[in-house]
Amino acid sequence: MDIQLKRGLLDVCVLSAIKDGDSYGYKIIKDMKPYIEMSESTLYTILKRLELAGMLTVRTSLHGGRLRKYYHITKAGLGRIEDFKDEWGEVMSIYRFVTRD
Amino acid sequence: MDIQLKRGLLDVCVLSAIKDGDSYGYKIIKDMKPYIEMSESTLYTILKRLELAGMLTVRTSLHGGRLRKYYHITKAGLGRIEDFKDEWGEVMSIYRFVTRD
DNA sequence: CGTAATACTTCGTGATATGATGTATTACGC
DNA sequence: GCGTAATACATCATATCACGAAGTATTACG
Repeated sequence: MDIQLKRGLLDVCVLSAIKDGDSYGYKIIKDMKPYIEMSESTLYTILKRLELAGMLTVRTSLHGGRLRKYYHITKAGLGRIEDFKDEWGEVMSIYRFVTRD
Repeated sequence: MDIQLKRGLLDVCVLSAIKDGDSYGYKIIKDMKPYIEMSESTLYTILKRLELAGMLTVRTSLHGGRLRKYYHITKAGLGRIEDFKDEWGEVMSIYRFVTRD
């Protein structure tokens, strides 16, 4: 899909992917694949950004000899999803403007 | 509204603002204001980009001593709006993923 | 033992929205 | 007639961001 359209969705998608339970990078990509695709470099950039913004916390743990970073959503992260919901009316109004006859 | 969310909408908004008749910069901003706001520098950047992409053509005319550039949508521009429509199903699917309970 | 899958990192690049600033003319209130 | 707002367009520097490329390591599997 259009890259510019993705920009507004990626952050909340990632937050949404961890909202029902902690997850890690590789799994997040797989879980989101049916809805939206993103490269690893993109995901890890976003995770870092969301962490800096206080929307998630990180916990590193060893899993079968491999390092794994588990991401946990914060109140601010959940709030970000709510803000997104609240803004959707505006988006739909724009959609109707663009696709009017 | 969120700046990243805007990014995917601005181009098609501008195209949509001229699809029912040629218009010019200042008027486009006013027409779009109820739906989405943008600065002049943003609009003129977008108009230039859309012209380069062949989605609109420009005609300069003098109007009351002031220069005006009228923008006219092309077939490619109309096609861009159609593509946007076609992509919307995907966007809604992402929206449902993000806002699921 | 080689190849794929898992897992995370870093870097450079290109796209792009925006504020600041500038230039000019017209319209309007006082 | 004079100042201020509105009209109209242009340019530049800046910050944000998605992505491909390339790298490092380990596990799983045929």
